[in-house]
Amino acid sequence: MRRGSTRRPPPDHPHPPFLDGARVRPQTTWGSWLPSPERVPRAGSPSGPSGARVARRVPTTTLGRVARSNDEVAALFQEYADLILITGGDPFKARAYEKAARAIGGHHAEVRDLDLKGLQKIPGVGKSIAEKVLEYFRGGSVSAVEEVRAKIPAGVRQLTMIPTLGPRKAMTLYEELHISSIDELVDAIHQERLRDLKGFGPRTEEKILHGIGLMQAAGDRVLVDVAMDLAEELVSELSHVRGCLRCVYAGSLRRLRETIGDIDILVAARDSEPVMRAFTSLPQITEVTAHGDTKTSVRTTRGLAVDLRVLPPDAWGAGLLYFTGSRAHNIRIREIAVHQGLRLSEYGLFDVDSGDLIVSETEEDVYSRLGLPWIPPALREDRGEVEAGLRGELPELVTEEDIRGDLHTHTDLTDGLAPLEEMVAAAEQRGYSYFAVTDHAPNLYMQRMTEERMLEQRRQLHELDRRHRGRGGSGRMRLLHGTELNIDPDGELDWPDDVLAGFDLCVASVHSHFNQDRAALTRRLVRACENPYVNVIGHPTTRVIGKRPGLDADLDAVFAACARTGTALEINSHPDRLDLGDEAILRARRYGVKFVVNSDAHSALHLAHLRFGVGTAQRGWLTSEDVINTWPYARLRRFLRKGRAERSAA
DNA sequence: GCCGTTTTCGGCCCGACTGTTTTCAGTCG
Repeated sequence: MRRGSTRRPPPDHPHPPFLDGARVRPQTTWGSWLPSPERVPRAGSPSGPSGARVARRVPTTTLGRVARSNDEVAALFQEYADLILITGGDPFKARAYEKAARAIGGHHAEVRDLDLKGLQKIPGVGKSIAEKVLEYFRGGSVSAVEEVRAKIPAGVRQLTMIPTLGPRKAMTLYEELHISSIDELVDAIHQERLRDLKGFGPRTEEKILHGIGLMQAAGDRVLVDVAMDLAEELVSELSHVRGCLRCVYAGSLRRLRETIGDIDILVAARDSEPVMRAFTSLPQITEVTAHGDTKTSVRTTRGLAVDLRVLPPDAWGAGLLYFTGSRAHNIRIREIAVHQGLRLSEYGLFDVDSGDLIVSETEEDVYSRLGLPWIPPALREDRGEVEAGLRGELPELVTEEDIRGDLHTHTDLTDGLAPLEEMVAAAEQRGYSYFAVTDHAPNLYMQRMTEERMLEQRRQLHELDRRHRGRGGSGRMRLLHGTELNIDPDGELDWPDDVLAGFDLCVASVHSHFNQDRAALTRRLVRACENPYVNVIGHPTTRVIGKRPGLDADLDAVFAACARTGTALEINSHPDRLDLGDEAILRARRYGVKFVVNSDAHSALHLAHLRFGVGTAQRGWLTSEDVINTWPYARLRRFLRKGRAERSAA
């Protein structure tokens, strides 16, 4: 990632610094963005908007990229797998489709470009599934999927998105009570109509309502990667419109919040009409909800709302500042303007008395005239950034370019998709100086890890490391052999100390028993920190955004233990997790804890998730000094060793 | 439906937890 020397984006940079055009992942989110037939794109279908999108390919640019055909196919097979389970079909068949969906989603080549043989080389894809992929790209649909779709309303699959409600219960609700939407389910529970169903009791009702509550608390928001994918597509397409001088996304997406309510896109143009026209005719747009000279609002095929605003080029900076927000940040800087006899709007900074425009062209101009340095979007939450800016004490935020390596990744030895060599090659391509492979350990029984398998992986990894070192030069990448240990309910780990001592680094994470009481959970995490071989606490709260709240542990006690023992806290970059989140990071950094931004990649493509972890780290005000995987290799190794030596002696 | 140093059939991630049951089904990781 060390592509450039810029420590900070230019003040009016059209994109966040971590916009590298890399693929993120198949669509996954919750709430309003639930599976429904129209949301699974159908290739080549002349009637469907998504089909049109597929037919009308737009060249990928450095600014963004179109959705991969792999994601469409992955979504289709995942839907098929769900429907098989709901209809009581062969669970092994469903699993086969699930596995194929994951493998296709994580496959490096576009499945659209593969023939039968090429498709069958993807692990988990045999003749039958390969033929369905071809059928999909030939005719825009797969007959087997259409058949099962015809039997089950899309809403029944929606029901399975509710935590604790699986395919069997969803089907029972549909068959017995004809329930096929979340609203109908809520009504039925309130009417106590579930009471007569076999397998449903009062606790079930309670849990379902709680699950729905979790989803609704997330509101109509989507995960950041889903919004980012769409925003990058739209920006890429609008950037090609004649008369479009600049085009960026703003709003909470530019601030890299973990969930996004709607997408704001800004265009600088002298004449708004051609841009508006091009926008409303984009294939991703299903409905125009408002249409004017400066603003157009639409709904997209993915259910997300998008606002496009066209600004005169000389008002760009003020407009970008205004539409990036947050609202609270804008209020703070407008107050500063008022105190100086100025008025700030999306059109510029004006003198209140004369009404004269003072500045508006760049964000930096506006901030500067108010006596502030340019404030990175990730900080604009009114969490003290304005005061820090006035004092000249804004942090020099960590950037994706600062990251020298990824310290939490998986291979197909456990639940990853890609073999060791492929992961290492992908890491090298990202320009890393070091890279750790951290497959699961034996206590996650489903992963079937054994000491023998682990040692064999270590042997292969050392061999690869020798090969990389042999190349010499500055491009060489060092490989670290690590593991992701499971912290059991007592805080114990998978392997005895003598085995742990053989690893270059150990990540330790909670994977089960989330409902222990607060004291037990706290003790459990603190014990893991105190283990001399544990270098990193992985996804520390174990939350899944919109689905599972974080552990009810005394996080302050855990942060203090991390600081005391030299254990780093992970910022897990997976968009479902982003764990620690920004607020917890802000708390943790006060203890002097070190952090590590990891992808937790289960395929080579997932390595690119790191951008979201870096965004979260920025929102937590972290500098590269705070983040151990920005450090040079030798310093990192000292951190990993030093902790052990000190704690072993203690 | 996939796959194979357990290979063309017969397994497939396996155990725990929860709530509803009274011996187990469903869900989850």
